[in-house]
Amino acid sequence: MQTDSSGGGLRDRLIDTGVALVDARGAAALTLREIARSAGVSHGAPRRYFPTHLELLSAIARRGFTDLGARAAQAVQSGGAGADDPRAQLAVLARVYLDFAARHRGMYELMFRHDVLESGTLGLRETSLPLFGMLTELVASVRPKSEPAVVAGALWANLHGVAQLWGWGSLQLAVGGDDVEPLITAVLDAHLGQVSR
Amino acid sequence: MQTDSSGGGLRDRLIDTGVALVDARGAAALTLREIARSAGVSHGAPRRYFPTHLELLSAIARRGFTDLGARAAQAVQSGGAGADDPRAQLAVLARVYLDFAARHRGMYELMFRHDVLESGTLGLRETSLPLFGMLTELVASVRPKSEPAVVAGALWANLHGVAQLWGWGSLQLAVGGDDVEPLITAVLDAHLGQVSR
DNA sequence: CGAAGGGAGTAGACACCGTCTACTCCTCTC
DNA sequence: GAGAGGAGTAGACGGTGTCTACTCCCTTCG
Repeated sequence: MQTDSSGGGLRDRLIDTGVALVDARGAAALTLREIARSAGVSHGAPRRYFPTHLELLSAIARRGFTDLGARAAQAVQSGGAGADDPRAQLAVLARVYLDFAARHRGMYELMFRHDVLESGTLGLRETSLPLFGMLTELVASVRPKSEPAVVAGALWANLHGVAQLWGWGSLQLAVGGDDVEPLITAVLDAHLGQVSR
Repeated sequence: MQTDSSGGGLRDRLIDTGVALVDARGAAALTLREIARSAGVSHGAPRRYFPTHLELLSAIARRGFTDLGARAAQAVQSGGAGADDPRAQLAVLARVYLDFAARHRGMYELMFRHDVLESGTLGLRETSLPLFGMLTELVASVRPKSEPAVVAGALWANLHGVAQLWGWGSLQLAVGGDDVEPLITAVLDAHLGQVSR
């Protein structure tokens, strides 16, 4: 029994369609009319549930945030890394984050469009707080003497920057290579200290 | 004597107009027709110099990159920081970067739109290489034992992430505060080592 | 000196977009 | 069984990027 995802409920169907569309054809395909078309309704139909195109995009992006949060939580809790090694858990978290951004480039792009972020009726930004909370807790374990929120913020910003610049090919040009691994290691070492330390 | 910026040369005038427009009214105002209107020509005129809207945007963004590079070079070379203290120079560089992103939000947004980056006839990405070169050299001085290109790449990604997430208000929510200073310090300390170290 | 030619910008058409509004059903209720 | 309201349709509107036909005007050459 599911929550009526494909039965009635055009609202959910529009979001589902949008998620599928952005993964298949990129963020540029998320036209209001294209989403409606792809969902098999007229272009005016979404308006009953989303007063504006941006609000529909915001709802789609929210799916991205909750999806990423769920993957991260699952990877950290039941992942291969020992539950007692927060440093390893942060490494897993970082890789889940970058992997998500790489596999869902269009969705990631959508999630961090500032006009989308500023649109949602209920702030879209808040949706990323659970993920950031996980990050902060783990940072607090690894570097108890630091200000965990600040370090976690810096680390998050670093992951975000790598995700974008690498995803768009700018960083490959700069560091000269196609392997993102050294970069990930450098980022983790920078904010959390080197493993051997 | 200047290079005929406002005399003939609609091409340069369009870029100038675009730069002014994006600073005054944001990236959303950079419509092809709006740029043409604002430059006092018909909407078909730009097509002679820029076959596509994206290529005009790319030319405008290139101005942003060269402008940022010039500011950075000037700040590093003749800035208040001693020329023999690469760590201090990197701090200046970071602040110039973040200040630019904050003061020219629309331009910065434009500069890192992936469709714009991928558009330019001559790769737009290469325009940021001088800036990255400065970064790499300074990093090589501060941390000679590291792989400078990788550390510089990680640092750049971090600055980019802070610029975006802070500029859009997401990081304030996460770290809980309106002061970006602690974050900058944390980023510099993370990648370059603490000053007191 | 005059005509040919091409660069430079204009103007209109086209398809598509987001929004708005009038309208049709279809179902539920009294 | 009739009325009402929710849900989706369909068309109009202004705006956008691209494309194309056209008008100037200046240069060049016969």
